[in-house]
Amino acid sequence: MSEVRVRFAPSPTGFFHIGSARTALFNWLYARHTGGRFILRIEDTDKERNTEEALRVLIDGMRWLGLDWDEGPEVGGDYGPYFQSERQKIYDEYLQRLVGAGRTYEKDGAIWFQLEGERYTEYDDYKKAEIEKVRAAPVVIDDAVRGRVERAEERDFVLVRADGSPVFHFVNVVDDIAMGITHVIRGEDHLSNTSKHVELFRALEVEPPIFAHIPLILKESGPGKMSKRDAGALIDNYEERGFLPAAVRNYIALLGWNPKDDREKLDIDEIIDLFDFPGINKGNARFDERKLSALNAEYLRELNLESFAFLVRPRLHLAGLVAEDVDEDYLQAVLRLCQPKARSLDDLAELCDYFFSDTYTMDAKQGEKLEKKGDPKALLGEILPLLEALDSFDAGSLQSMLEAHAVVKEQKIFAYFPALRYAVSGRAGGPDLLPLLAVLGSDRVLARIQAFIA
RNA sequence: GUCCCGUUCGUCUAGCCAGGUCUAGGACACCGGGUUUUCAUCCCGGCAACAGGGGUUCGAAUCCCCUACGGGAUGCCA
Repeated sequence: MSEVRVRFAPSPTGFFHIGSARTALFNWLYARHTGGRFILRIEDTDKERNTEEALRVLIDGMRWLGLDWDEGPEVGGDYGPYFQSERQKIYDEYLQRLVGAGRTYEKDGAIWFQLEGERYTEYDDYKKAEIEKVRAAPVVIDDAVRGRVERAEERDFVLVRADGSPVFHFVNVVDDIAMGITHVIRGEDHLSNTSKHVELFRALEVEPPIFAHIPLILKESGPGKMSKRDAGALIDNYEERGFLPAAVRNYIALLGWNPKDDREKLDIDEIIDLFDFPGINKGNARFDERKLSALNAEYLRELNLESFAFLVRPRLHLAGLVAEDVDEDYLQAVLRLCQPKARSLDDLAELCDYFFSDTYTMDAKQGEKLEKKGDPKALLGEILPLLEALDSFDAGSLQSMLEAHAVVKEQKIFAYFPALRYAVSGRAGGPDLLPLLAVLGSDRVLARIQAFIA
């Protein structure tokens, strides 16, 4: 059998949304699974959009998700050009074949495709008009996901607009033929269009590819499929918010596909290995950002400290917390404490700002709570001189010092913890206190306690 | 309106093709408990579904039909 050739054929609209990304991913996975080729073809026939910038969004999004293409923009290939705007000659050629076969006619300045079959007119309730229909033989496809699907096309359709530009259905089929596409993996919204496409394949005397129509991603709440405007729909948004591409990729792979066992967190090689049409669901899937976040948090926790620091540094810099030349040892010491607490990269700056700045906010509510339980200033007043006298400011020394003091006061060591934490961080939760103090260092800790007591 | 596709916990899904092992499994979310100085993590437990009706069968989540509901298509958009 010849090599598998699949394609992702987006139109650069300036958005790269999660549904497109999932279609791209499924095509990519199938190519990688079968050892075939993944082709990126740009359907940029709409001249009005800023294709340069829009293309960037698409390409950046693909790269971010790690979906590399074997043929297409920036990499070339033997079946180019890979922009529809540059393939006019090819469309003309194929159009001539249809004209030669007597399957076209002109009407209102446009070129139409003529179906074969008995013609009749009928009132169409949707069009609210009397229109010509054709009793064409039903097209039967053996869809790799949905099985046998039969549908008859009943109206002629436009191939080339009055302004001379070819329409989607036509160029799509021509390009798939010219590029030797063997499998068309696309959203279910194209299932009804497939009868048009198969009619064209037949008229051009080409065996149609194998179709695999994948379920749609429905919006998180409300009716309908996900669109650009829905929350969480855009891929670049996840990049901005500090989601890990591996997590996003893993999550969208699970939207409409699953490995048939109970595993959900899978690395990409496993997904490639397991991915195939029988694992694809028929029913549409509803997007759930909480599940994505949970998966992302899981990936985040598994990162080694160096990688984690690498990802976090620019975000802290952006938040104005660290300089470009931040001390790497200090940064890593902080992150060693904060990484286990992080649920996303996005909230990390908030989580650990007090390590880098003295202008962190004091949580007033927690302050009140603390007051009710005891006198934090008095407690801190007791241990401040001891802290000042400490010659080694590490977790072990802090612990022995506090324990010794607690014994004298007939207290538990933990009696001092909440006040200490609040004074140095302004909040009630966070990393383990003693290591936190050690990393923060005696200068900062003492200054903050003094300020708190004053 | 017509045509096409679908329907298992709130959500993603396993099971369906090859009917019995399903008192329907896992995950997210939620709720409780444990661990922890705290928060997060982690561990334990709980909640919760075969859309409805008819068949076929000794037996149906699984096969067939109908209905309902959901989604899509019906553009000189892609």
